[in-house]
Amino acid sequence: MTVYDELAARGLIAQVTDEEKIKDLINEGKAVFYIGFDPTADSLHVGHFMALCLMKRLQMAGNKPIALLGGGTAMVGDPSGRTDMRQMMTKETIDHNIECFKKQIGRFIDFSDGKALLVNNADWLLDLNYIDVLRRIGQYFSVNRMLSAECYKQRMEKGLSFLEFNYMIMQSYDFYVLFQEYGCNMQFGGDDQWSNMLGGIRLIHSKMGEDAYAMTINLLLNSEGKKMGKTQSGAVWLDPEKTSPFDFYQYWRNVADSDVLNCIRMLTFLPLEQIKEMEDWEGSQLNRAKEILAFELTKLVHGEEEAKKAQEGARALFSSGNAADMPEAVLTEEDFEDGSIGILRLLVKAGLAASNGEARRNVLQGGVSIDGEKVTDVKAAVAKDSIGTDGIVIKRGKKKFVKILFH
RNA sequence: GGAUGGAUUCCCGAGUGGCCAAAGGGGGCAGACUGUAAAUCUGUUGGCUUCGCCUUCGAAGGUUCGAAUCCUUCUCCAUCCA
Repeated sequence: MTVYDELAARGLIAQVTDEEKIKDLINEGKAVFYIGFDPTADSLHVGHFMALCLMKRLQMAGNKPIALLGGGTAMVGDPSGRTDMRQMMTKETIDHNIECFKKQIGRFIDFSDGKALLVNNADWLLDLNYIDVLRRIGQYFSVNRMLSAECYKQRMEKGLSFLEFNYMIMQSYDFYVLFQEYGCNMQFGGDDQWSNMLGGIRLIHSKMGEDAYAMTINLLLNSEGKKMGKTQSGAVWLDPEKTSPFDFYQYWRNVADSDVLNCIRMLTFLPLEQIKEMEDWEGSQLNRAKEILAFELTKLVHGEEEAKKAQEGARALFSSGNAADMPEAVLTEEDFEDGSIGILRLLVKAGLAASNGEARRNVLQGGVSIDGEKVTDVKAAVAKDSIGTDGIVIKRGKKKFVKILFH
């Protein structure tokens, strides 16, 4: 099976500019392609992860990836798919984020022996001269056409600043530069990038009379059409400091039935034949598929050891309510009053409740237990002495556990 | 620059002097049912030392016994005109 066919079979390909040509290029390892990552946060998230996987797949097939860090474009902000304006980021924040991205990308892509490149568009965007740019490339962009681009549609309702309007031009210019400097003939990205990518192709064609190609990958959506990889408290990060391997594992362990196979296909490297078998799984059997999904992804992102720990931890926790590896909260002497701590305060300390009121509600509604014993009295207290060397496990709701320790 | 409309709690959105910690929906949280799923049902959803008190309706002042609601100034946003 060719790379292209595999990508298609996994449901990754959304749009392509020239299917035959692109098949040809990537199947034969002749593509030099780039994917842009705007450093809008200090860690990559699941969306980036998909792009990195794509990079890896294509790299394994002999193509040369260029990871483009958007140190320059991040100064502008991509309006695609957004209803509100991005917050402006300071130069320092962007630089910091770039460093974080670099480290994480290096773990997925092999940059040795020039097998891949890492570039930063700040290197060519920051020093551009306004008039010079307008004269060189401004003439190739039709405002009419830009306005009709899908990515600006939503913003036509809410308002679009000139700053953001220029994002497409920046990205197009990137492609043009990479084409010239590195012979980069293809761009990949999320499907929301389609119009930005076409801008680049058009620019290259106009300026140089040469063809370049673009392909977008489907965004990972759940069955309700929402982007996956987001929780109530924010994105699911790849940085273990921001999203612990355990939480990462749990996120995938808890996806909806209707989304499991889709995720396995699009995100894991499991062979298609194996995935095909899972397609017949039904009902509670899908639980097994979720475990596989969670394990595979945790392994890819955090390594096999962490994945095993997360899996064992989760299994132990949900069967017996105790596990070696789970989030911990450490209490100190001053948390106690007369040798004990109130249950509400304890919940807040453990990070299981945002406020005393919330903790109170949780207790009142029967959602709190300590070492498997339900606590129903909001005035209940835990004695310092009862927290042995192993600590106690406090549980809020069905899935939130924290081990309380005392030093 | 001119005209008009607008800013309400996590989001959308009611409320136009006291009955407003603020309807309704969404989302979240907890419970029941389950498979650590979905759907459904129930409860809950500003904070606190919780039968009471404190802080919230863009910001700052003012009127009033009493303001999310009235007045003044300011900030921001949208639409139309230039």
